[in-house]
Parts: sequence; structure tokens; C-alpha cells
Amino acid sequence: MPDPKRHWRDYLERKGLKTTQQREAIVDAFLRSSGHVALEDLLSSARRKYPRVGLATVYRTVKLLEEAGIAAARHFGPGQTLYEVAEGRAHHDHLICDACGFIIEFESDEIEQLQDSAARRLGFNVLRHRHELFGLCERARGIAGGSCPGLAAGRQPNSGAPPSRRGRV
Amino acid sequence: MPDPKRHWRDYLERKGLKTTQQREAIVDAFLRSSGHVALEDLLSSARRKYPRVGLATVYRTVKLLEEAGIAAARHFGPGQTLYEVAEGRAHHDHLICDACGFIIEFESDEIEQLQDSAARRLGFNVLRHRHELFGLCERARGIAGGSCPGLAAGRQPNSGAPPSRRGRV
DNA sequence: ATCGATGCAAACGATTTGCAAACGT
DNA sequence: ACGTTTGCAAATCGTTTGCATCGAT
Repeated sequence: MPDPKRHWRDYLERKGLKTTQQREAIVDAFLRSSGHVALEDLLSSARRKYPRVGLATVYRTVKLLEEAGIAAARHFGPGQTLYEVAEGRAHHDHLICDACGFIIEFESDEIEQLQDSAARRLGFNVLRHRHELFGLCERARGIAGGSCPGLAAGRQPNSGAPPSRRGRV
Repeated sequence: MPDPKRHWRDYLERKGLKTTQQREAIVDAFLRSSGHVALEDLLSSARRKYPRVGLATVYRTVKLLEEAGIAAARHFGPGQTLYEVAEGRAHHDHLICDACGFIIEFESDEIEQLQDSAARRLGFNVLRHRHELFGLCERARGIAGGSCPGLAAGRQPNSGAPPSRRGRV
């Protein structure tokens, strides 16, 4: 997402929604933010520019930002929801079958977010990572009817070729 | 954790807490459960054994189970909290500073849980894994007053020695 | 002029807590 | 007997919504 602001305007137009001063104030405050933001923070930021905004509008606007794929919610606990700018990350991690050597790529935003926040808490800034899970696929475990995800996709095991399946989890 | 029930009794005694029928009913219902459980589920399960229990008691008991390390909460969204039996895993993952080469060990039950459920969804059974985060510590990023967690703990960077700090995150 | 957006306050659902009574030690 | 635990209801928290009004197109 090279230009989130443009993406936002496009989204509004596509949906037949309107550009209002309070929405702009909230969106600007959000995009200006780095890391996690609480809605209360957005409210006070937005109020500096447009003092009449209410909390409900912030909720409504952030929900739109989520739908537009610009904001991502992180739930840390009951009543502890923070939002962050959804970066166009394309990480993929690996699931490797010990038996057939097959590799499945998978993605998990939740894991990405957790590892980032874990690192941040320890004072670290994560640049890249490696996350590999080793285990056995259904076939290798002898499960009736189970299949190796790689084989199931029509590939031969241990081929060393790129993974045949991508799972979003 | 070979015997959760024993661990639970020990925990109660250590803390000077009491064993009550409703607690037992709730704990049994929880330990009998597999996967994720909602508190409402625990309530109705527990009520089959001890009909007078209230929801507040379930909340209070599950909080104790968390403190005892027996239960783990999963927050799926606002108002969508499920609990699962915490397995006694002792994984530790690594946070590696690109600048000083220092390694911090960290643990995150949440990440463990997520990666396992991700794998499970793809038909895998995870036996072991490697999870390494590469990045920069505060000192390496030139943050005023920031320190490399390794250096802060009194170790020399790039020593190749075991990590000096463990972070539970 | 039309139709969506806003602010406010009330509604809502999940979680917590105050309190007097009941229970385990 | 003592201090903890319980159930209940009320309180609290974050979040959503109804509605009359306002604003953007």
C-alpha cells in the first residue's frame, strides 16, 4: 500500500461514502501514528484538529479503516484493543514435514503481531525473522484418509521444489 | 505438567486458598475440556455437578487457574475470550541483535498456541520449531538512554556465550 | 434535496466488585 | 472461630446503536 490516503479516498468513493472533516482528522491522526494506538488516543488527536468529534465517530471511522484494509486491530485482552497501520507485509513462514520433507508456506498475522510486540517489549526492533515448524503431516502419522498437504496438491515429496500450498491461518 | 490436578491442589495450598465444591466442579469441567472453552460452557458444565455456582465464581476460578499456569486465555476479539489448558511446554525462542550479535531468549505462550493451531489447521502435528527474530536493540538504534539488553545484563556482545536475559512475553 | 454522517445519550454485553451469608480449615 | 469463598445484584468497562440534526454531494 504505497499511498494509504489515496487508498482511503478510493475506498470511500467506491462505497459511496463521504469525506467529512472529522473522518479526515481521525484518519490523519491514525496514519500519523506509529505502532499501536488506542482509540482514546485517536480521539484526543483528532479533537486537536476538530474538537467536536465524539468517541462513537472514532469507533465508526476505525471500523471503516479496518474494512478498507488500512487498520488492523490487536486484542490484548478484554477491553484492551489497540490499532495499528496494516503494513503490506508478505511474510510467509514454513511448515515442514519430517517424513516427506514437504514444505507448506503459511501466514499468520496474529503470530507476526505477537512476535513484534514481544520484541518491542524487550527493546527490540524486528527487521526480519525465521519461523519454521517441523512435524508430521496426516499421511505420515498414518491417519486414515489423511494426506500430506504437499502430496494432496499433486507434488512429489522431497522434491526440493517450492511449496505447493499456501495457508492463511 | 504431568498432573494438573495435583498442581492445582499444590497451588491452592501454597497460596493459603481453599478447596470448595464449586471450584472443584469448575476445574474438573475445565480439565475435561479439550481445545477452547468459553466461560459460559464451564458454567453449565460445572452446574451439572453443582447447580448453585454463579458466573462470577467461574470468572474467579479461571483467573486462579491462569495464575497457577494451568489455563491460558485466548482473546479473539472484544467479548470473545476462550480458555484452553496450558500444556507444560518449555520452548524458548530467540531474539538476535544484528548489531551486537547478542541473543535474548524469550517465551510466548500465545505464539506457541497460535503456531500449533495454525499447523493443526493445515493437518500438521508440530514436533519442534525454530523461531528467530533478527533486529536491532535500543543501543544499536542510537536511542538516547537505550541499552542493548545483553550489554545491560553485564555481558560482552558477540561473545557467543549463552544469552544473559530471558524475557517472558 | 437527498442520503449519509454526527453527536449525544442510552443500550448493550462481558467482566468485576461490594456485601452479607455460607463454608472450609 | 477465623478468614476465605460464594451468590447475587449492582457497578464498571469498552463498544454499539437509536435518533434527531447536520453536512456533503
